[in-house]
Amino acid sequence: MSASRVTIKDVAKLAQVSIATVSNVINGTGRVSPETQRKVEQAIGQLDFAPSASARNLKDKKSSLIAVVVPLLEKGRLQDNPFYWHLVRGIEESARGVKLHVILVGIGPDETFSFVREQHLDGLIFVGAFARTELVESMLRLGVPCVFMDSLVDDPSFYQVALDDELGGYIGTKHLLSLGHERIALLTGVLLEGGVNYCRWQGYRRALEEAGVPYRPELVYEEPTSSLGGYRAASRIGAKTGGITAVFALSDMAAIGLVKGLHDLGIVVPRDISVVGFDDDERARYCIPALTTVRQDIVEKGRTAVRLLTAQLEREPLAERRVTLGVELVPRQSTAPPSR
Amino acid sequence: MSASRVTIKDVAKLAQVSIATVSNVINGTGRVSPETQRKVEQAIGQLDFAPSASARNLKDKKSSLIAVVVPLLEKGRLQDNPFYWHLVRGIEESARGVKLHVILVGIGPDETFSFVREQHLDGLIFVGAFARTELVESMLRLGVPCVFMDSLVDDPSFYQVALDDELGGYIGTKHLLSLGHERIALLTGVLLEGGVNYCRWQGYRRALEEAGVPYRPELVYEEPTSSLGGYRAASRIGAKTGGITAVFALSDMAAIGLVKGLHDLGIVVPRDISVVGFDDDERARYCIPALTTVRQDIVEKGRTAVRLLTAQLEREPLAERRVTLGVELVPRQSTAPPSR
DNA sequence: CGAGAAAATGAAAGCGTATTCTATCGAAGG
DNA sequence: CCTTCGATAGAATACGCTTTCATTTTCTCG
Repeated sequence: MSASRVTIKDVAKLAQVSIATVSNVINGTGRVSPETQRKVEQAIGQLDFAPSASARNLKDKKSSLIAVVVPLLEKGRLQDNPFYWHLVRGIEESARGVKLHVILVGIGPDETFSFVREQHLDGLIFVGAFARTELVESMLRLGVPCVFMDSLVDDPSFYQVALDDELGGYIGTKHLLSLGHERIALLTGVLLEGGVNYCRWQGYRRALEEAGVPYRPELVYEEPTSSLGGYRAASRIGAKTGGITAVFALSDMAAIGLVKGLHDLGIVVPRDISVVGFDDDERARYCIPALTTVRQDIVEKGRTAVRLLTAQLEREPLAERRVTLGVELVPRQSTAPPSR
Repeated sequence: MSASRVTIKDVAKLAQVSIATVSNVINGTGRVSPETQRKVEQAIGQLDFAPSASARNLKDKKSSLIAVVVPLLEKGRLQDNPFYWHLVRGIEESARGVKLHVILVGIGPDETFSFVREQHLDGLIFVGAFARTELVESMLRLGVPCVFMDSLVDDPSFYQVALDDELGGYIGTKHLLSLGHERIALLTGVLLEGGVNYCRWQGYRRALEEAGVPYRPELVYEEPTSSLGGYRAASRIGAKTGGITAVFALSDMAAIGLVKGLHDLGIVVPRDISVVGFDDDERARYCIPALTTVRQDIVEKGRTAVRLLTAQLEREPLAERRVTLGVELVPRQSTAPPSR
């Protein structure tokens, strides 16, 4: 079978030095003469030695591991929004740059976070609205660096990366208003106070108010954030009775489903109804018609989270613990002035 | 600051037993009287003790960690195909079920795999065509269980999960043939011998051959597997000169870009040109027109990979080390008989 | 050339767990 | 009542590394 693991001892023996010296060479600590260094390095190369992370972690109480914690849907399923891939790859790319590995973990409503302590995780990135406040608090109490993304918390002592959701809601709505729309429906996921949809909804209201257009609660459609949710909402939104001429969907997924649903009903976008999405998912550009949307840079969001994490790991004081990323309206073909 | 870590010693002291007994209680090993067990469990609960994975790993030379290894694009970027999310979540969901954690790692063309040994990884899932054969071989030599997904290797001793790509290529093409198309273009990513596109291409050829339609190399368009790649191919494919009436795109991403590109050229799908995609990405259903495509279950692919991995970890002999998942044609609205 | 300083190296002690081996205790058997 | 055995509990050790501290070697300069 495979020979037993090569240890620092084997290296020391081969290089005819002590294990402490080998350790020093590896970590660049202490003082080592160039000649010894060379000998050791050669021995390492020859034996193809790789220091055991477990042993090192045991000593240092670190792990070079950070976890991306994503809330689970029903039945232990992870969110199926491919959006998450961009987030995760942004995180992985940055983490790799600072020699951290990323472990992906779905967390259910009644699971324990014991693995965090078991694994000596160096940090956590919580994605999405976390209701499990007791758990989160216990993490913070343990002194494990945490970053919250799109979270509900409003505590300035928390490290957070968020999007200027209110502004996003505002500019999307404003775009439709400036085209001349007044009966603008809002297609949103669940409106949880403090959550992303909630903030966007606030921006929607602000835009309406500024334009002197009355806010009508009956134009707010709360549906699951998915293409299917959007598709299903189409029939209700498209009903002539509402007189709706534009819809602001708070995710591209929902917007795409909506457009499809409207299309299947014979309602043409943007001629009959204008649609604005949110995210600027890659597919938005390739829709027919191409989707006007509010752009956010998800990969950048992931990178920012890692930056906030490493700032904590390295005890860098940060001017602002909460980073709010910008949004941008991307006008395409799914919006047009209302037809008379 | 936070009190120093709770160890098994503290538990032992509180429960007034030895650490060995505590260890036995935790792992269900040895023989422990019910009363002692209760005492220990209470102490664990009281101290909120979580055993150190590092220490355990050091002892056991395990880590309960598996890595999903994804080849990097240029500049350390991870693949941006959201497709990967479904794969990764399939893996995570299954891994969680068997108490394994998933670490995501992008691997570049000249990076070393040292982290695999450093972290004592229990297993690896290689995704995509891996050219780094030396590295892979060194992993196998180390005895680290590996599973290859969509790989180039054709060695039956390797654990692999693949798709019946040849059949996928066949049924997609056959569908178009049966509608009456003859000049069927193939829009593919890079054709690497043994790779997924290559197999699908073989299926395409077989279908043509069976139908007595001559294979024309000039109808094969090798473009990057992306929406942009598809979009760019549109002008060449749509040129009247080719007389192309149908296109089989080997990914939904490319198909969607293609449809958009054709649309922008005033070419209507499926009236002027039929399009078939591959994957059955969620978005395929919500396209306008909804995309006919060859369906594969990516989440299942991830689950299967974990199954193959755990089979190795538990030394279960497996009848077949290579699992080939099926494909299925999903007819939708992007295909129709050719117009005269 | 020798004393003291600086540089290089090595010995040893943990880090927190699993595990083997020994010791103890109570009960069953003679 | 003593022996023997099974059931439990505990002491000791190893896992591979980092790190402090002491020790040895080399260098510098009076």
